[in-house]
Amino acid sequence: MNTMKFEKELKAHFLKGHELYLRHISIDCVIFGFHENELKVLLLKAKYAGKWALPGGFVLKEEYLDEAAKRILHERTGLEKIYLQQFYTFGDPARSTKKINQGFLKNIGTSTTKSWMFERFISVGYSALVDFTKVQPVSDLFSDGCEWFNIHEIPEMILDHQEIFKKALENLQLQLNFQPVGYNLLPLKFTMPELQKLYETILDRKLDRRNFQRKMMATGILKKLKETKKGVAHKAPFYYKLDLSKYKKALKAGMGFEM
Amino acid sequence: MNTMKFEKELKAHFLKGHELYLRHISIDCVIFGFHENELKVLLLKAKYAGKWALPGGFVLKEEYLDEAAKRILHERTGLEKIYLQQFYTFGDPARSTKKINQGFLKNIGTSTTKSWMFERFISVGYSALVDFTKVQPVSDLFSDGCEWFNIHEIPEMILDHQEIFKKALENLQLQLNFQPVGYNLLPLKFTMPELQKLYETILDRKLDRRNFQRKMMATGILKKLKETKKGVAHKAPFYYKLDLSKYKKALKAGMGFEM
DNA sequence: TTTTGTTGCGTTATTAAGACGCAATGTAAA
DNA sequence: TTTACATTGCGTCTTAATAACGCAACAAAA
Repeated sequence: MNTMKFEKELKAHFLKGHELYLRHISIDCVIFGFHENELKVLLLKAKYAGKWALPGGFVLKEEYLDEAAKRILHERTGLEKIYLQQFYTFGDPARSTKKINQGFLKNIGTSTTKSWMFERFISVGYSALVDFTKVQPVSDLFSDGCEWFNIHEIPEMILDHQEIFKKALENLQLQLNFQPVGYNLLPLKFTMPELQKLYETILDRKLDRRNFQRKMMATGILKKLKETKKGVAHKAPFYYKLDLSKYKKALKAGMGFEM
Repeated sequence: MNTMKFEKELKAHFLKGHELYLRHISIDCVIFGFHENELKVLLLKAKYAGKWALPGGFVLKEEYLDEAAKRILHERTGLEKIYLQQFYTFGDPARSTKKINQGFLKNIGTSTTKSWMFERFISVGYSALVDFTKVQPVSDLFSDGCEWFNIHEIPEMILDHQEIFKKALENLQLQLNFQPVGYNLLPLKFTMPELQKLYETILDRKLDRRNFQRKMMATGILKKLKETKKGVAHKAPFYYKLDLSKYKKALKAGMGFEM
């Protein structure tokens, strides 16, 4: 996008965005990915502020909340089908990007002091689990660049995004204990050690290799493939994949399993 | 409140409420109480609509979400300290009380067609656990009367309040499995059979009396009193109460117990 | 005093979780 | 080609938690 067009779009967003979007409502997404045995989060570099931010956006006047989150995620990752869920809503009265955004406008030569963007926002938090290898991150109007960060090396973030991220992580850890959501973070085919690493990383503790395998197979939603991983030193582990039909049945019956 | 004053207040709310409150944001509360071995929910009778509604309200421009929920709950129940938590945010674009509220205005002789109250609302759901015996329900501007309903005999409700209630109940059931929240629904002193009935009612299944008692005592947060329940046929059960200091310690350590 | 229904504490059986042993496997080094 | 090696896959054993059930003590009513 060239600079002229960008400035025009931005100006329109500040001055006329409230005709499209609901006032006071935003959505922030915590996008988790798993790569090289690390749990990562996708962040955007907020322009001018220098700090980082969670991918976010606004809700169209006639749009479902879930739809809005889906749209935002699609724009940032290019993915169509995403495992996505709402986890909490943040409503600190200090949640306003006024300071950040005023710098913005000054920079593009607008002296507007009034904008829906300067008002207080209630933000609905969504968390997403994506297959790292399938994502092609794209930054938005307000950012220049996006990057994956290890969850233990999160940079300074704007507003209460630190808190939002923390809550999303706690939510993920809690959930992993009772529902097999981990698969969403891996490619279609994965080995047992890979799955275990994922669990160990998210739960932040070691698990016994042999008990882990047994418990995973006991859920009955995994299908062992005949194919083994190639090009690996030492014994080649088998590939597994999610047995979708059994998975759906288990969800209906209310799968209960604990790590 | 006399009729004149009521009409004036209501009119002001429709025409000038947006100067006080955030637009598009509301709060709905699912208030649970336990009485005569039944789990109940406090509902308001929506004026003119004929249907029932969850107690709700709006968020002041400089108010925390949690504060707003607390305020709303205080107004409806008279209680100061309430066990309260956010559980989900509802954002169906059809969430508008336009139809309901237009009947309202017509009835008080105002022909306004524009009001912040007619717009779409995103509603943040809060669930509250209260001591039934301490509550004195008070209805609000939009209702004439409030009543406790058994959770299995919920009347027809406005908008998506049925869905909100359902989600709150699921949330409560899920939580009761892992955290000892039940005490909030009982008086300070309670017997073991009373506590068990509460659990059985919420979880909707029978529990073994003897195993239940053992498990409850194993949490270490109950204190057995020397006093027994009087005036009861057959053997008198002991009273128990929550040991607050141990409860707080357990919360910090991250109490994990399962039903 | 006897009957009755419930409570409180106990025991036993069943199941799940956790800890560990060892042979099988496939690559890399000898 | 053979050997060494780190890892995998399946198995056993131990321990802890859960569920199922027995029975005497108790307080009010008959």
